[in-house]
This record gives sequence, structure tokens and C-alpha cells, in this order.
Amino acid sequence: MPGRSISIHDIAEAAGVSHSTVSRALRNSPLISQDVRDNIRAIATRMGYVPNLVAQSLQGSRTRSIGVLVTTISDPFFADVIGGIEQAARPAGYSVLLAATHNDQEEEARCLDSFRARRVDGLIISSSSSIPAPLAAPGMPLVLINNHSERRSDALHSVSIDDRAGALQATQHLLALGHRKIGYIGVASRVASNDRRRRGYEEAMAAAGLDSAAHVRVSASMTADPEADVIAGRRLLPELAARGCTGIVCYNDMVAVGVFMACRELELRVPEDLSVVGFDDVAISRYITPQLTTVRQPGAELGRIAMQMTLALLDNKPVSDFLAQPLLLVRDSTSPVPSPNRDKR
Amino acid sequence: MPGRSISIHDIAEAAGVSHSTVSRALRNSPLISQDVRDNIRAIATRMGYVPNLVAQSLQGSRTRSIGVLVTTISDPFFADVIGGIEQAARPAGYSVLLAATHNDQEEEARCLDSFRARRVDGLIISSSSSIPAPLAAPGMPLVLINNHSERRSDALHSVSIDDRAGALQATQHLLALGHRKIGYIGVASRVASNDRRRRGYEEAMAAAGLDSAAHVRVSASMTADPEADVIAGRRLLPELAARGCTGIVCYNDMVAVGVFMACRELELRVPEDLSVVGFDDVAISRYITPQLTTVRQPGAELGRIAMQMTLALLDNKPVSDFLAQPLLLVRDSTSPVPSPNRDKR
DNA sequence: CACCCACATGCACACGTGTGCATTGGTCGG
DNA sequence: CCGACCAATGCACACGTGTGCATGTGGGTG
Repeated sequence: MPGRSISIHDIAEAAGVSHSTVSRALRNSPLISQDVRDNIRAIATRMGYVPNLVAQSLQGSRTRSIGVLVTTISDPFFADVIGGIEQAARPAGYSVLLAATHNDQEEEARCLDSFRARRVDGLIISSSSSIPAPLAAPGMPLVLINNHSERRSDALHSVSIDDRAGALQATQHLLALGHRKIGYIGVASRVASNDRRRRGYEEAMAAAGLDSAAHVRVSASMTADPEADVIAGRRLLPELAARGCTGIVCYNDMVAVGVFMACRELELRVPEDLSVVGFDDVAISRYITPQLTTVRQPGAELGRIAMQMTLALLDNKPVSDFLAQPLLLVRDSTSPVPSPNRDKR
Repeated sequence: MPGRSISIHDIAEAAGVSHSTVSRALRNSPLISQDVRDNIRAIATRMGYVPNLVAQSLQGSRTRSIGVLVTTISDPFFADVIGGIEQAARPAGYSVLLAATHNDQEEEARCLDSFRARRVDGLIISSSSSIPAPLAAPGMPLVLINNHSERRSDALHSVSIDDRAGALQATQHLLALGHRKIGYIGVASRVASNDRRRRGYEEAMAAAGLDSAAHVRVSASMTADPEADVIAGRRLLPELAARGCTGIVCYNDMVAVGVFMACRELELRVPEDLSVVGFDDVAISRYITPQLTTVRQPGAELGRIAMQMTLALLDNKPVSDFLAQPLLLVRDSTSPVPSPNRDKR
């Protein structure tokens, strides 16, 4: 029993005016004389008045809140994204409602229903599953992060990174170092972005006149969890190593971590025996040994931009999709291909 | 302009009844005859009705939402906590409102004001700064995570880990391995928990009749950021190494990561030359080389329990504080103290 | 036939806030 | 001195939902 906090009616009674006057005074309306305004504001602070945002939401029909839907919070990349969103939302007076679907279609539907029921003003979705056909109310701003699915509707916008270009860049880096047998390890739990990255890899290989089909491995697991990514890298590397690959392009940094673990088990040295490139530039990539060469994907910035885009849409300003250009960070996990000392089995 | 979604009035008109009947029918009230109930429900789904939760919140005075205040989202430990909270909140029909103060007192006040204005039903705070004197409305459930500050009020509850016992255990582990000169590296940005962990370390040292005062280092930086923790470990290790320490107890895993980096720069081998113990058991601790010996602090579980405690408080059920017992996970970053081959400077 | 009761439904208010319109009191100009 | 205009404030409604109470209707019983 919260005891019901005080409202403008209480203030009105205390000041001997009507509640309308209080409402106007608090909003600094010029209709109210200066002294009455001051008096009311003083009484309000004295009584510890805190405006009821749900009542305001009901009367004007906006809640000044946005829903953020994400696959999982534990993944450091998503955590960065959420951080960026929150950081941009607060100064604008918006609150963020957070929900995590764990790649579960039903769960996702429930989350969206909840957001709809709460009448969020906008929606930011950074989840890989297919965008639900019955979107939120048409006209509600919807920004997708890393899920630019061929722009089917005019109402949905996207902020994303150029996955294809990133993977292309990563592969070209390995090619420039002299690697010829280069593998790709991906995950099926993020279908769309995985496909784009794989395609970037294949494109670079094809341009160099190299075969790639035999060196692609994609984990079938559908659980979108950093742990699952690590397991994927760890389990899929051995086959590629056995096939003589000297370089690996990974779907993301967590997969690369798994590759590192597999290498230790196989007693392969990184980068002497095997060069590894990651994707995302998650914090962890600088903390492992050797430090990971990776494609930078600025999570916090993507989140911030998505939020700003949402705000612009709420103002009916025109916005255009944002495609971030990836940046290859060369660190210590890649080196020139080893000379013909092919003593490995 | 969202076009104003349909309300129970619209359904009432379509069904030729009053809005009260619709309201009762949708809530399955036995007051309404079965056939009318079915008819109304059918019309509702046909029209795509989605109840307005803000109106419901205004009328009954609960929002079925809880505010979560956290220092930073990027820190993997906090991310785990948030994940646990969210996971427990959804099945109970609660939404979580997320905000991050970055150890900024003013920002924290603003966040709390926002939560108050939004009339959240409960509050979960996992931020280290001092609890603001003017808490939320008295009677509002408030659960603190890892901030059990001497239980000043009867209204605030806590879920936390036994920091002292954890650090004690970590230190005893090193002592059992024969280490005598053991250092502690902490951070000032999380005052309370850092003090408790330091005390556990000192207690273990004192019990073994060893000096500890000279081997304690605490980073003065107040930015609560995983990056800052890494920097702290990296910057503070060299002095302790120079003083001949063979074992280090770290405030958390991120500090340990920093220690690892410093060791590489100093060409110290872990664990041969230096044994390192972390705290938290963040995912990253299993991914670095060597895998980190650390004290497990189950973030997701703490979050889940905090949420369940909040729910119990909302039901006016009695709850008691929860103090999780830490568990030492011995991995590869600790080993017996090196024999007298003291060739180090 | 009258009365009572159960059942089904509508009326009206409450929740807290914002705002269009009416009302009042005062001042100024003609 | 009277009308007109302006400044300041109150009235009343709206937003969408839930619920106490009143209303109405039908059937059964005395």
C-alpha cells in the first residue's frame, strides 16, 4: 500500500485554487500570474510533489518510453547496444523498457504484445529473428539494428553495419598475408547477418580465384548465447585445421575465442600456425592472448544512432537508414602464412 | 500520429453494449452471461484490441513495472544481473525499466526521479553509490544487490554475495599453495564491496600471521567501467611484483585481466611466476589464458532472486535478506609458490 | 397476483493530468 | 459613464479502464 502520493488536487487545495491553475503553473503557462505561479511551485516542492507520468501518458497519448527488444543481454555486443540506447534516451526524457527474447518466437511475440499494451512511443529491435508480420501500430517508429531485411515496408528503418564489407575486408587481410586456404566459421542462430558475412568472405575468395565452398562451416545450434558461439568455434575448427587451413574468418569474436580454445587443445599456435580474424571488437577481444585481429562494430554507437533516429521519427523528421562502415583492427592473431614447413599432419 | 488504437468503447459500440460490460467480459467476470462474454471476446480479437496498460495503471494504482538501476550495462556482471531480473519479471507480468547511472550522483537522482514519476511498483538497485536518503515512497519495495549497507531501514532489503567470505577463501587458497607475500588490488569506484573484499583478504593474512598493509593497492579512479578496472590491475601490479609478491587477490575478474596484461609486459608467467585469483566468474574468465581461478558470483541468479524478492514484497509476504555463499573455482591461474629460485630482481 | 430473488447489464464515478471555453474582475478608451 | 478588451482563473471534459451501486427483467413461490 503505497499510500497514494500527492496530486495536483492536493496542491490546489493547499493553495486555494483549482487544479487547472496548478497544472498550468507547473507547466509555466503565461496564463497564470507570476506570483501565483511562484507560490504554487513553492507549495509543490514543499509537499514533495512528483508528477504522475502515467496520467500524463494517458491524457496526451504518448508515454515517452521506447521498447528495446534484444536477443540476449549477456552478449557483450548487445550490452553495448543497450548502453548506447539508454545513454541517448535519458537526455531526451525517454525511458527504455527492456526485454529479451532468447531467439524464441513465442517469447518475442509476448514481448511485443507487452510493449504494445504499454503504448511505447517507439521500438528498437536488435533481434535476428524474422520481423513479425503484424508489426506494432502502423506509424509507430520502428528501428532495426543489424537486421536490414530488404526494406519491405516504408515504415521500418534500420541501423546496421556493412557485414559483407567487413567480412570482405577481413578475408582480404588474410589473403594479403599470403594465406590461400582460408576457412569461415559461422553460426545459424543469426541467419541474416551470418549469411552476409559469409557472402563477403566468399566474394573475396572468389575474387582471388580461390575455392571456398569446402571451407565453410556453420554451427546448426539455434541458441543465441555467447557460450553457444564459443562452443561453435571450438567444435568446428578441427575439421578446417585438418583440411590444411592456415587462416580463419570467424562470424564474431566469441567464435574466435572458441577457435583459440580449440587451437590450444590441438597445440596449434596463434598466429604462427593459424591466423584468426574475429568480428565485433567486443572488449574481450583485447583481453585474450594473443590480442584478436577483428572487424570493429561500434555497438554503443549503433545504439545511440538508433535512438536518435527514433527521436527524429517521433518528430516526423525524415530519416535515412544508416549503414556503418566496418573497420579492420589488425592486432596479434594474424601473421604471414608459414613457409613450407608443412610438418603438420 | 499513431491513429489512436481501439478501446473498449469501440468494442462496446460494435457489440451494442456498454463499456462496463466489455470490461467485465474481457476480465472473464461471472457477472456477464456466457454467450455475451464469448461474443465480446470474439469481437475484441477480430478488431485487434490490445488493452491499454497505462489506463489500467492509472485506475488501479500499480503499473506492473519495476525500475532497475545499475552502474553500467557494459560490465558483464551487471549484464548478467539484468538478464536474471528480466527473466524473472516477464513470467510474472512485470516489465523492467532500465537506467544506468555511471557512478554519477546527479544522474542517479534523475533516474530515480524518472522512476518515481513513472510510478514503478518496485525498485532494484545494483549501484554502488550511497543509497539516496530520500528513497522512493516509503512502502515501495526496494531491493539492493550487493549493497547491504548495515540495514539502516526496515524497508530496504538486499541480495548480495558474501564478499568477505569470498576474498577470505581466495586468500586461503593462495596460502594453502604456500604463498606468503600476497597482494590485493582493488578499485575505489565500488567502495563498499571493495572494502569488504579487502577485509576478507586482510583477515586471512592476519590469521596466518602475515603482514598485509604493505601489499594493498586500490585504484583511485571513480569511473565504474570494465575498462577502468582493467587499467587498474595493469597499472597497480608492477609495484606489488617489485615487492616480491607471488600471489595476487583481485577485486574482480576485470582487474585480473589487467594483471594478466601487466604480467605479459613484465614477462612474468602466470601461474609459474605469479598466481592470480579473480572475483565474479564472469564469462571472460574462462576464455583468457590461463583460465582464471576465481570466486564465483552468480550474477543471473542474484538478479532472479532480487526480482522474486520484489514480487514477494509486492504481495506483502515477509522476506529475509539473501546472502549468497561464494564458491572458489580453481582453474589454471594459481599454482604452488615457486621454490627458492629467486632469480627475479 | 404480488413479492422476492437471482441474474444480467448500465450509470456514474474514480484514477491524475491537460486544455478549450466560459467567467470574472479590472482597466482603459471613447 | 459605459462598453470593450485583457488578464487571470475556474468549469468541464477528455484520455481508457475498473467497479460499486442502481436498474431492469424474468421466473419462481406463497
